[in-house]
Amino acid sequence: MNVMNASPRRKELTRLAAQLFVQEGFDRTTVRMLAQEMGIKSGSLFHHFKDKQEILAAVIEEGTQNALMIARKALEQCDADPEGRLRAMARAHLETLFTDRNAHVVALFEWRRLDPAASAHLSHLRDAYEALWVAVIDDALAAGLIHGDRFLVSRFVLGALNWTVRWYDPNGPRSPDELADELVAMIMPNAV
Amino acid sequence: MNVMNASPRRKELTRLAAQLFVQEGFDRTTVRMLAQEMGIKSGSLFHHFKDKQEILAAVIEEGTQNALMIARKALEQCDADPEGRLRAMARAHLETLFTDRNAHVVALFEWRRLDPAASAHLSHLRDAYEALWVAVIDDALAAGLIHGDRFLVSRFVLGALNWTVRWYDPNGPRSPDELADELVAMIMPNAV
DNA sequence: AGAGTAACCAAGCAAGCGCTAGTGTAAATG
DNA sequence: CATTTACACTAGCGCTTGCTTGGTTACTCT
Repeated sequence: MNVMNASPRRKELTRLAAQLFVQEGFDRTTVRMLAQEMGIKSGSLFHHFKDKQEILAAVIEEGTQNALMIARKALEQCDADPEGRLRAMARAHLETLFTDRNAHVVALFEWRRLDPAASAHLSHLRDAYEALWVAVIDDALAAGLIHGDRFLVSRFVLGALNWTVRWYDPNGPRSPDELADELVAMIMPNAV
Repeated sequence: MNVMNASPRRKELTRLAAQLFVQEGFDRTTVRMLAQEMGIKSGSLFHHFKDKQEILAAVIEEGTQNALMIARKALEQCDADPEGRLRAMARAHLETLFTDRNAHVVALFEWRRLDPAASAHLSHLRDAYEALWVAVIDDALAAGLIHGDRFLVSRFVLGALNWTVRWYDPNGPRSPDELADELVAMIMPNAV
């Protein structure tokens, strides 16, 4: 049982766990199901993770770290104007949401199953990510591109984006980038 | 065990169940917890509901029926112009979302725990509700108030509204109606 | 060669799970 | 008055759960 282990093996097991958590939900996923999916016996699972909770925390941490990295990279590479930055954030959000879909679905819908300790730790990551959004929204507000309360707007936008995991098929005719652009256009119709 | 019973007693038990399902999640809520909350023993529970699944279905059905009723009433009573109807639907959505909060949180986040039979039955209710939305969105698009794909817009809007259960406090300074108006203003900034 | 370690397994425990069976009782119904 | 109905109880069955224990295998490093 490694305390803070990021071995390739553990990463792979975490990925498989995320998939099962999405399929069945965290509570209905038994350690025996997890073990079978990983090709080991249930007892062996506890060599890699101290308990079932730690698997959940690993899944969510992985997803949130990736989201942060992708958003930061997108902000570095995009145009400096507020509209470009807003579009870049929306695109980055959908990009990570659907490339690490399993991890993010777990993060969004199983967050409450975390014990308080893990929840506190991961909240900081989540807050760092949301702070990026609020900053971008602030710029767009200051530039007069959009109107409204900063927190309200960012939460409406994040809500609309997060909810896409419920209905959007990334293999459909519309690409994630197009989807992001449609949302930006919806709240910013003056700039076509 | 009554087949299709809507007795006051059963309604009250359903309300209590909804509260526990929100607190603990469906899977972590045991029949013993439910019974204790209802002031009876776990065995007695199965006089009112055939099994645990049926309790979940009852909770979700109750919430969705209310949503439909409130939305229909709001559409009857509001102004006939597309903007008024859009605003009325958004207000009605938040009204039912926070007066029947428990039932709706369960409907939104525990839907997948339904067995296929119950899911099929309740899907029709859900579809009827969404159809109201698409119709109102269509009118707003035809009137040139908003722009974009009809399904995309309605799903973005529903996503933003549904997500409010994650962060909005209806006892805070902003009323649900104000919140709805802010969202409408965000996607329809030409009409202040 | 020998020591150390990471990864696994078989077996099973204690607790908790959904649900059933059979019974008691007070109120409604014929 | 006799019978049914609604609602509650006690007791517990059969099964699954997360997790532990004690031991084995295979690989790496000195």
